Amino acid sequence: MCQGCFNAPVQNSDAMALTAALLAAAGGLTQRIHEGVVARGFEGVRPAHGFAFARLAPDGATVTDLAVHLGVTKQAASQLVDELVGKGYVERRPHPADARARLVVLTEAGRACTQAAEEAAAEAVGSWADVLGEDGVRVLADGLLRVAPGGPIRPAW
Amino acid sequence: MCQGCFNAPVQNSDAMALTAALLAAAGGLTQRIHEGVVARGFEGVRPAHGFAFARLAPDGATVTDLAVHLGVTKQAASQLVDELVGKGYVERRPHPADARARLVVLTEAGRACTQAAEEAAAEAVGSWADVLGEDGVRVLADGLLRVAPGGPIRPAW
DNA sequence: GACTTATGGTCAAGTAGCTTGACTACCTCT
DNA sequence: AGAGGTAGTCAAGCTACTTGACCATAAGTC
Repeated sequence: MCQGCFNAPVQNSDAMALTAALLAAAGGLTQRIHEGVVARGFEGVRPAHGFAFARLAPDGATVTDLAVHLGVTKQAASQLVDELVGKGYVERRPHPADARARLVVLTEAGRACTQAAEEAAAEAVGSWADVLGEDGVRVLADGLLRVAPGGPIRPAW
Repeated sequence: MCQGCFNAPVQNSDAMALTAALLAAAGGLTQRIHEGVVARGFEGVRPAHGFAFARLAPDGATVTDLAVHLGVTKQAASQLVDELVGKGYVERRPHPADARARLVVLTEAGRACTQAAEEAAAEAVGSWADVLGEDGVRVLADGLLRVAPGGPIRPAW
């Protein structure tokens, strides 16, 4: 097992370089998506909002669901929802099955913003395909999904 | 419902999935490295410090260099250096060629911590090799370096 | 050499996004 | 019914960052 955890590890400096490259790629992509969203006319949104949208997209979610998805406390998630309500991107509805809970759903503006984010993401990733080729991007994405299946979305430092 | 009826935003959701996977991988790796560093007995350090160490490692650097490298203001970088000085990991020396500047260099403890971080990083990446194989990791790293050559290290949201 | 502008660094104050703690309303299990 | 767990919010506090002001030195111009 563990073919080379200790005996033939990847060079240390390689490991650090990989980490830096991962952060750079993730950060750069996030930034470009954000810029694309802003360029499409949605202001006052942060990248974190986009990841919230992704969780809310299909059928809405509760504040607690959001908190788990984003890796923050439910208080923080609730504040984020407050902010999005204020900007008109989401609204709180009574939960159909639990009177304690409230279902947070996207408004029409929220759906539009979500679509803008998806377009911007596709555009940014598309520019990667110019460098790596379609297959290269697929290999990259596949590898990442295998090493970080359900990892924390939120940057941890 | 006909799940093929959407007008082909499949590419879009792929792009979002890739972004999420990148963030998850970067965040997870960073977190594991940090845990490894703490496990080796270095407390009171944050992941950001590790990236500062990486910049300081060869011959030291100025506060402004650090700020650029980390993607923060020089005030923030200066505060980070204050913190590291307080913990004994770095020290400020007069700059040999510029009386305005000060050269921030690693202390012995700082070098030990840097090495611990490299070990932890190699260990974390090694566990990826168990999943992807050594070649898989190499392909991943290579691809990332090509799409994000000098991207921002700091998570931008 | 004197003058002007740019650069390295710090001090001080303010801020955004998060945390912990305390609380209410409601659900669930026995 | 009662006990304990869960969803959500309010309030206060913290931390890592920011902007703005400032000084000392360097570099360019005359």
